[in-house]
Amino acid sequence: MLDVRRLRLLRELAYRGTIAAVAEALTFTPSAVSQQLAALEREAGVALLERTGRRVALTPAGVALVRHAEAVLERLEQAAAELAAAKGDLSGTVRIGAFPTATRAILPSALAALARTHPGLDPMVDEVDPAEVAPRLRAGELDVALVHEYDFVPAEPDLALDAVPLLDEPMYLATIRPGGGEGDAATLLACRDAPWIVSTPGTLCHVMAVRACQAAGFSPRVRHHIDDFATVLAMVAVGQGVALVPELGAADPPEGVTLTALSMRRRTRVAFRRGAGGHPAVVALIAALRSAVR
Amino acid sequence: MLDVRRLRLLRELAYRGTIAAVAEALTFTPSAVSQQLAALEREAGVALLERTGRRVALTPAGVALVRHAEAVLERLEQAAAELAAAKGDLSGTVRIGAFPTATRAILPSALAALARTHPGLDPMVDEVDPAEVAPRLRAGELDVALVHEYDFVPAEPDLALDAVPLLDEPMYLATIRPGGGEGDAATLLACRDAPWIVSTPGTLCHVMAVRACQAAGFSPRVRHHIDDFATVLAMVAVGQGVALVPELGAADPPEGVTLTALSMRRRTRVAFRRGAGGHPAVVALIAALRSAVR
DNA sequence: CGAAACCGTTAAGCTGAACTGATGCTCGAC
DNA sequence: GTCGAGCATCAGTTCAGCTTAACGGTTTCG
Repeated sequence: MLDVRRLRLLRELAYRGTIAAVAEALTFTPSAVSQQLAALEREAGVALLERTGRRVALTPAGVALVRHAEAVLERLEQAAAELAAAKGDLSGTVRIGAFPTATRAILPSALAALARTHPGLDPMVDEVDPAEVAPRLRAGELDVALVHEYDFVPAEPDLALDAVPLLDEPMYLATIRPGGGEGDAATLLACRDAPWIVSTPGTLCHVMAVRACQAAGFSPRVRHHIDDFATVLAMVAVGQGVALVPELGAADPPEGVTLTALSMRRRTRVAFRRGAGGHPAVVALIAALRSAVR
Repeated sequence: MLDVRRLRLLRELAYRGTIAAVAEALTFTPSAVSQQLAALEREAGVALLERTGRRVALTPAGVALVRHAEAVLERLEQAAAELAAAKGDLSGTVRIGAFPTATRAILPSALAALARTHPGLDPMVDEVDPAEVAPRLRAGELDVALVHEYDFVPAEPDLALDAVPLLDEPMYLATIRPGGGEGDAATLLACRDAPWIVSTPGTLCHVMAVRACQAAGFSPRVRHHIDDFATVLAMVAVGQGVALVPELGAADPPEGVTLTALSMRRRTRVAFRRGAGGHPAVVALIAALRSAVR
């Protein structure tokens, strides 16, 4: 019988591409991963990996096997969820991954609600880079994660993960002067010569800001890299530049800041391992999150 | 993550009812099975087994988990089948279980055909009691098995197994005198006072004969217990009694034996682990069997 | 073009999970 | 009551699988 632990390694390899990365993700040494994958190949009787240069790639048989692994792991996740539901009292730890804005804007009241409805549940929050969310969910280091996607920056679908929508909010352009023009492009274009305040390079928010400006026909002249939207708005208020902020980050804008609603939106979703959607802790947390965003 | 090896033990427990039987089926000691199931329960966090007297029974949570185990094992079987198909050359051992009549009547030409179409395949035949077929298929000791069911003795469906029809043949009443009457009941009733030759108690064929007579309104007076249909017909020919034989066992009846066709039938099917239907060796063997029964 | 960094594999040694065998307990049958 | 069947527990042992260390090949960079 095929070993599911080994299939899990193969699946992770499909996502990451190198044995070293798989090892790091699942906290093994590359040696262990290599040995286990070799054992899987022996057991399978077919080549699953192709050694190309100093890297490895999956053969067609390997890709096909990953699909089966995906299905098996999903079903095991379902089984675990059902067991947790049968348990009744719903205690234990839920590990939550979230991007900074969500941690600040959504999680406090969501966790308060969760503590009221399920006092036995023990939530652990981890502020985690959006790019790291998917691997850490798959690896089981996180149970639930808040992720967002912008127009211009669609999230790529992950076969191992599932998600439900949580929030769909408009983006605002923050300036100190009323913005001009009709439509997003015109509104943004009015700021083409202003200094911009955007998020740290490498983040989704950074990509979003740059792409939005490019779609309007210009490249933003970046002055500051700031991730916290409250700080961003404070900077805008003192004339340090203009910025794009989501509604969630635009509560209580400082005096003097003008917020111009755009048609582009940011969607926040709750992601979890496929099959875990029925887990009572996941259900409870999603309900708490929904109540927190009204 | 739930351990699939342990889930397999739980599934087997669902079929067999006692830990000792599971241990015997999978060639462990009862101690090992007990320890592993205890570990599974610990891992699940819910009671899966209920100690009732000196036996164990599955709790509802246990039953639910077995369903998931069933699905996972099926998918793993599919994966193995696909790997075997990807392998191409189709070599290795196929373990075939068969009841005696089939071994004699079907398998020789089927194996000859298989040797022609797939010389690399190495079939191993095991004459096995029909009651043992399902457990041994599940345990992986057999890959394919020939099973039959009669009217009056329907096979109970097994969630872990799948089967395709192979043969649907009429039953015959073997006598030395032309049988009288219209319909099965009348035909059988004409022999109510004759001595009967039936199969060994405990076999399906035995149950079939007794039930058929009971359905006709009488209990057969059994004189001989003989399993081989050729021998049975020889005994009928010398006046030792009457018997019910399937068409497959009634080829070349001895001089003096009258065969009266009945409307009751025997269906032979090819069984295999659910998910293994796509395994090239299974596909090849089924094709060979079909060619052997014309 | 050489060096360094990176990646994957292999060999050797060690740890812990899991199996066996022995023992004890409980329940049910005779 | 006694015996046997069945499950749990404990101690001992074995082996799969991990880590560490060392090696060979490939890519990149100075």
